[in-house]
Amino acid sequence: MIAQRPKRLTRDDWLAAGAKRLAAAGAEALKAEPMARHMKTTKGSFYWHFKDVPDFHDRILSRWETSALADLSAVLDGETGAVPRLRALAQSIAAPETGSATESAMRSWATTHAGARAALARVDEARLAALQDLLSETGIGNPEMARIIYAAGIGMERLGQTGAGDNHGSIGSLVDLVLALR
Amino acid sequence: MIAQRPKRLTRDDWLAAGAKRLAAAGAEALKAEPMARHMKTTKGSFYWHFKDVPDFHDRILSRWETSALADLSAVLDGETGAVPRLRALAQSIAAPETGSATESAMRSWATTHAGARAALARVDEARLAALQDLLSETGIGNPEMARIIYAAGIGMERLGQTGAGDNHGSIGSLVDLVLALR
DNA sequence: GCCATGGCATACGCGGGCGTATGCCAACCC
DNA sequence: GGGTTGGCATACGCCCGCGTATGCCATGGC
Repeated sequence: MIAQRPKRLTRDDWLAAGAKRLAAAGAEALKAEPMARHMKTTKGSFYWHFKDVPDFHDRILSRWETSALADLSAVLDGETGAVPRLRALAQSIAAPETGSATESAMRSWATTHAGARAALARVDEARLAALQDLLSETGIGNPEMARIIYAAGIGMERLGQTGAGDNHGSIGSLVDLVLALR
Repeated sequence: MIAQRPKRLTRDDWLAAGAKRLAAAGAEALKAEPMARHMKTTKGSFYWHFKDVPDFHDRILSRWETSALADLSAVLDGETGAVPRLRALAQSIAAPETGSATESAMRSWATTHAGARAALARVDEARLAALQDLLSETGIGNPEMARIIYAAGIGMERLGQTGAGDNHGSIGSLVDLVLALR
């Protein structure tokens, strides 16, 4: 139980709650009145902080993109050396500690929402580029390999939702397989 | 332009149209009144053929599951020998000729709809088992490898939506990588 | 302590999807 | 060729989400 008192909400409170709802219930939950009910307030507050529903959506997407790119940097900075970084990055894609549900909801949203599709494409691009750079450093120039690892990562993130399986181990094995090409 | 005349619709006409709409516009489009408008009829017809909207959804899911499992058999029957079958199966997962958009919409739907999640889990299970069997036949017993190939396949299906890349070639390279383990 | 704003509550009208009820018409049936 | 049934059309009442308008109250500035 935390702060039961914040009678006054900030715009970021709304965006943070929106991000949680997105992860928990999908993009369909990001509507003004349901959100207001969830926040135990009224939509008067919603329309004070946001122009309209699309505005809310855009800001949530922008927030997510920023944090996803920051997480990417954090993962890379958490290790030294190309191979350890490669492993850490692959793991974080296959099973992100914070945000597996969020990531999944974003991919779902992207199939119908143009803004989500664009934001996700930029994040995918950045991660793929990072993978490719690390592989190059270890002497693997073939760009197909980065694509294989990234695709396997996001695929496992989805398989992890239903069928129980060891993504952590599997993605590690794949990295081994690729590194054996040196 | 085909049959402009079918003034009388069958239940399967509705389901076929629903499958198309699902692929084109996502599960949100599978509502009674929008569907009726799309079919140039009224919801009187809809509620004649279906008890309610969930009933419509369930039948669409059931139809998709059946056809996905049939496609799986067809792909396997289209080749002889474990390795050719393995390649054909991997290709069909990464870039299904008919139904890349459908498959994507199903995965999106599965994040919020329990029935879709269950149907997709059964299909995933069947494909994964088929992959594993084929790998066993070629002498690769490690079940992680099937998981890696399948995850890469569904991941590439998603990457193909936005970033242009050669899924066909990449998944083939992955199969080569795994087969080199023999 | 007054008042000015910031932050919300309340109350509308609107559109759109749901499900039901009932009416209508075209085909078959004999 | 008159009835019966299958297949839709029309019309209702409902709920829910949108966006706006306006009212209210609690703080902080002076």
